Amino acid sequence: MSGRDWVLHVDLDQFIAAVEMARRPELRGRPVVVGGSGDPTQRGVVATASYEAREFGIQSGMPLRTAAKRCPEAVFLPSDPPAYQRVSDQFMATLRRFPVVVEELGWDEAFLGAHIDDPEAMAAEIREAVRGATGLSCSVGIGDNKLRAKLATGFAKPAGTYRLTRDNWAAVMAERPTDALWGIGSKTAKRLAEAGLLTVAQLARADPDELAARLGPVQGPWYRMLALGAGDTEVSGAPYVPRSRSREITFQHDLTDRSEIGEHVATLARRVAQDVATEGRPAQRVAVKVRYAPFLTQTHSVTLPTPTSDPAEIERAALAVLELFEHDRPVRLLGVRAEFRET
DNA sequence: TCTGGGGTCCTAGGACCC
DNA sequence: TCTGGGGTCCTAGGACCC
Repeated sequence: MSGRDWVLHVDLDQFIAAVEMARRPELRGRPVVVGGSGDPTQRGVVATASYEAREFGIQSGMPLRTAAKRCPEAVFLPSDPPAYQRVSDQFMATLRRFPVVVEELGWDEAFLGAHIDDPEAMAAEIREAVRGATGLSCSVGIGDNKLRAKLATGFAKPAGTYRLTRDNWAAVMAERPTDALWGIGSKTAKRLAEAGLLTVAQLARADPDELAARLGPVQGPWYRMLALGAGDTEVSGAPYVPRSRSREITFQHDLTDRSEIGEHVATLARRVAQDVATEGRPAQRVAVKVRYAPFLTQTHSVTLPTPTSDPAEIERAALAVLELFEHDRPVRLLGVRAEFRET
């Protein structure tokens, strides 16, 4: 068999905003912001902003209130997860028509493992097929491992293809800040900067032992490997096996009434129990999360005496865990999580 | 910047056991 | 008994990602 192994990363452009614009063409070309209830005066954050909205400095994760200040004329829409799931299913089915292994990575992106001669040609075919099936544009990163393919997609956007391999890694990445790497965020970038490591090239040259001492025995040396462009080459087609299922809710107004808090936890626990039943594996642990005003978050959890899928037992466990909290402050968020046994 | 909801993985301390 | 060292489980928190 000719060809060599490639990892392709395919990512839909401005996914959620694009789904909304596809069904409401009059929104095309306008700044569109999707998130929360769609009411920018309420608590909530931006799920996706259209490219036009991004021109105003609006980004994913930004509070809707802030987005409205930056662009009052933007169109604000509520999030509609079932609609996005339907498009996601079409997208993944389209990818699976190609002679590749598909590993899903969320709603709007996937890694493809392919043994081919011409990855750019396949990328072009994929972009065409995805547009035909969903009406949406996507971008394709081509790499010799997952890290490089994923980062390549960032350079491919929008509606393009980019190849990032061992051959051009240093030329493309060396002078970029460390948080350009997938897996290094603002906190780690700051800690690295305190060690004098600002760029990818500096991190690649750093002493692994010193990184281990500063950032943890596994994490420290791993960050250096990221800077060298090292990554997983194995694309897995195995079905996704969740480690946990959770439900949480942020209240529009903080809760102070103890019995009201208990009722919400019971409701969340029953929804989690439904998800556990759907999963078909018993829960091993139950955790409760409480976010107090202004933004202090605590969790408590228990290992169940016996793993169970029984809704009454999961609810009882969640309410018992709730007793471990102090209940001395207004509550802005409650969450319940069930964890499954490993492997 | 007054900060959603759903996940994953790593770290670290203490308990407990041999 | 002034007390070693390793392994494993439990729990809480942090960082990151989409």
